[in-house]
Amino acid sequence: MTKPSRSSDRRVRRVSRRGDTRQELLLGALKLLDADKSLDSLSLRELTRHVGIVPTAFYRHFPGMDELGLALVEESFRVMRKIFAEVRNDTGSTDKIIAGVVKSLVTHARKNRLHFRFVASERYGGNAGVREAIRNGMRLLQGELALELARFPFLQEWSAADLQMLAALLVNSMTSIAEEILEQRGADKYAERELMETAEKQLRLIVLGIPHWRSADAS
Amino acid sequence: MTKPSRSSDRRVRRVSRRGDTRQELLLGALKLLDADKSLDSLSLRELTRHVGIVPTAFYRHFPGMDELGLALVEESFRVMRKIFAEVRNDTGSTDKIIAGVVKSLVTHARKNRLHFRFVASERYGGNAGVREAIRNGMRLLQGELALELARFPFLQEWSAADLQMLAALLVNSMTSIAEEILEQRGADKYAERELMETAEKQLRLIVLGIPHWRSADAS
DNA sequence: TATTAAAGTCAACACTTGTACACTTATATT
DNA sequence: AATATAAGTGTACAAGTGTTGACTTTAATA
Repeated sequence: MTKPSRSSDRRVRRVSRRGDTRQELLLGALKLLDADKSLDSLSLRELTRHVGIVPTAFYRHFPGMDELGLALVEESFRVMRKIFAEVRNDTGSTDKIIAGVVKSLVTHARKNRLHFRFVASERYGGNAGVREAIRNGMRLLQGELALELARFPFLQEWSAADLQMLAALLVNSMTSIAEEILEQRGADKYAERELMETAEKQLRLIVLGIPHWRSADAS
Repeated sequence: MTKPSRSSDRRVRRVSRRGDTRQELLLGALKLLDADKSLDSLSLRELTRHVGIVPTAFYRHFPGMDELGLALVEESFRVMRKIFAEVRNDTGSTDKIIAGVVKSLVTHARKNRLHFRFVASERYGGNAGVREAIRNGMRLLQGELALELARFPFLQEWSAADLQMLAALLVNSMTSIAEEILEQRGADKYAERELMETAEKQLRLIVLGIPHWRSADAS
């Protein structure tokens, strides 16, 4: 009875999802990039050597290094989006929210160090396609943040353009913060605390200006 | 630049370069990096080929690529410092100053595209020594800006730490702006104008918060 | 159980790379 | 005019690179 008249049955449902080599390639690349390299100076052979397969086996998983790079971008932003989603649930005074955001940012940046660092170093570096993809990802995050900001009472009357402007400013600031965190590799607790306080201050300062904002949009 | 008219005799006629070869190496590297490369994927041979000398001649000017990188960082920040010096002479309303700053930033970023782009792409990329050097340069700029900020009447009472915090925020924002400018290579005047307006808004928003700042330094 | 497609191996290729060494040439100083 | 030094040349070599093509192995489905 395994022959229904559906002619479209020829679609092969092979779930050979054993392919963790692909994942190992991605992870291996991230690790090697975390040391002293950039994407386009990472050789295919070095990567496969590190992963433990023969060079040519690489092509079973990616057409080339560029595509691996794009896959890494995708993966990275999937991770980052989760952070933004988490932050959205924060409530309380703006100071509380800011403190929460910074803490969450630091935590996740440390936890997902490899992905963060990859994005940071490829954002304006080497490969043009990767750069473009990261750019898109950032725009997306910024858009989501703008949408989230629109819900705050004191931002109700802001124009869409101004919200995007604010979101961009916040994303840029948070990006800079994250990059600084990644740079101080040693687990210097004191320096980290100081960095977080500076970050909180910066965000608080930005927020302070909001009530006094008067747009000059339709000038 | 001075393409040698290599009408070769039997013997190779060497073209006198009187030590501008070093400059050509630096410039050539910047140009190649502006296309699709990062410093550690730029090969010595490719560079010398592009400049028009034989590979081994490179060593007459630099011990290795790393040192060339450091020289580029130095050169770049020498250029950037000039911009900051120029801005310091601005006077008038804060809005006027901000507009001037943004305009100046855009102008110089375009004019010194290669240096700006080099710094942007190597800031968090590849080579650790270069990264460190750029980090130092940035800290220096930030310090200078903080010093400059201290002169403003409405910042008289700010603590040194808060001034540094503000300077860092401003430098980061300006950096982001510069990087965006460099990214849009096409001379799309409309997009550029929009970008500048967003930048001005961001800086204005930051400044708006200043009068309402109350430090929690000595808590 | 047999088949089949994915995943991995091996050998080979034609290049490119960094650097050492011995040399030639140009320029500036004595 | 002689010479010392800085700058450029040529050759050579061992090591690393991306990619092809023809194979073998493995594991999931028919």
